[in-house]
Amino acid sequence: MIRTSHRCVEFTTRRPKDAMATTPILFWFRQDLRLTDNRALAAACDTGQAVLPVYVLDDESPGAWRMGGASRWWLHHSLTALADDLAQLGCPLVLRRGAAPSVLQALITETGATALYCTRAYEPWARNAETALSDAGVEIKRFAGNLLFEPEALRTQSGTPYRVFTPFWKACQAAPPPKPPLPRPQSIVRPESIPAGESLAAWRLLPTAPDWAGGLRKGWQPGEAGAQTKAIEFLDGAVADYASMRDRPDRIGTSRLSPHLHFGEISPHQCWHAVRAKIEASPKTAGGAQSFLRELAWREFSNHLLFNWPALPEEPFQPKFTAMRWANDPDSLHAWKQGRTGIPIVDAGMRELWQTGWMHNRVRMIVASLLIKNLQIDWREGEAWFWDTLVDADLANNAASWQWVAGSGADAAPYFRIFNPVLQGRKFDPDGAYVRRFVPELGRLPDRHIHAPWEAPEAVLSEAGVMLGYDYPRPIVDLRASRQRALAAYNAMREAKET
DNA sequence: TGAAATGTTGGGGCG
DNA sequence: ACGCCCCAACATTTC
Repeated sequence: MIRTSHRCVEFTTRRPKDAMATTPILFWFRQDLRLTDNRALAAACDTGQAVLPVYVLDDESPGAWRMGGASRWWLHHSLTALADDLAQLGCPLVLRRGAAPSVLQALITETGATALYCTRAYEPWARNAETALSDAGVEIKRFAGNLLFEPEALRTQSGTPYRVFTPFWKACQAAPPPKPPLPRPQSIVRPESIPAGESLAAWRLLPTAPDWAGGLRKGWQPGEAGAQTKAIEFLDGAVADYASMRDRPDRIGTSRLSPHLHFGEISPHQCWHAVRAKIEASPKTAGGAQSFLRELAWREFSNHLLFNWPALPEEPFQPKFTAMRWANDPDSLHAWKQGRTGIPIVDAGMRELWQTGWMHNRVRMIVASLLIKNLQIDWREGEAWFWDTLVDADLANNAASWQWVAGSGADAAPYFRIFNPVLQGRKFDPDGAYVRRFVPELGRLPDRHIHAPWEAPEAVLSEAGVMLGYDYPRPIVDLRASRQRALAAYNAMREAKET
């Protein structure tokens, strides 16, 4: 567990009044699948009333982005871990399926619960659910917990939401520091009667035939304990050189906390304070640590954008991009998804995604640039694929990041910034170790040719046992020509908007 | 959180 | 010795 310097808060253990003993509080677990530093849960426990924890799998609410395959795999294991942790406190976890507002209202009727406690969420449908419950007369108490700074809290001088990251980041640093984490509740008063729940197995969240989750099991331990392990590994290791190494997919240069943060198995407050403590204890890590906090702030910024522009996942943030004409090219899209574009750094990334449920951030930018710019395919196609295959699939981060690469987002990369995947590969995977790991058929190519096998002499290819078009595809797109095409399309879009 | 084209500079080869 | 050219290296501009 991450050590925090603050004094442990004693939770009240006074006996509930008799009248209240039979009327539990419903605790709605959402994207806060943790017991430690869960302010909403702590507040529920602090009332002294019985607390009934519930999780609702909501594939039905209108406008909801139904959780993708990788997320469902993660959810299964995270809920298992959470249920185990709760069981140690003698507390059940009730599972229900359906549109969250109606499911929760039914549970309130069944149990006679007096109130519903939860941590805020910021997806449009999640906010709608909170409103619907409140409108239905449910006593709903919402707590901050998934963000360091609530979306309403940060405003520009003119009172508008931020659209540019740097001033947003400055505002974060000037704001009152995030609250220190809370310890986990020492006990939870168990309700006298527990309503029936569904079995996790019945939800069929795990893949069966085929079982594609082997690589996921190898790299991840969903749940609060796994999150703490990752955090400790990061603080003991990569954080020191994070500023430079975070761009190196061939190294362990990043925290890999993103799925844990998405599911709320660790709070950003825990991360923030653990990193601050690390800086105190080991000042030489300050550069890397500060750089990590800045990345945490990008997560905040994405949520800030989604909260204030709920259409962010569906519509370009910059209206002029609605005039952009995208290619209808299912073959190229398929090759991109399969990691068979013939461009090694791109294929390595797409295969890493498929095999492990995760992709290094630098490589995410490279594969996204290829899809959007070189292939001229709508960024929403990439967004949808990432949504299905990433264990850290997060509506705010995913939407904001795709729009960032597309150039249509807030404070986005200019459209004419088109990555050259060969140069990116040589710069950030200099000895090709990352490519070799995920594209083993190129493993014997020498370093200087591994990022552009189509430019290698025939003798080098045959020496490495590579026949292009057979063992490994030729590039599906000419990088130079497609770059020119992308720039032309961008100019055409701008002119279309003007006329 | 780019890349490519274009411009500038300065050292060295060479007639 | 001198001027000229070449071109790598770096800087600036453009997309």
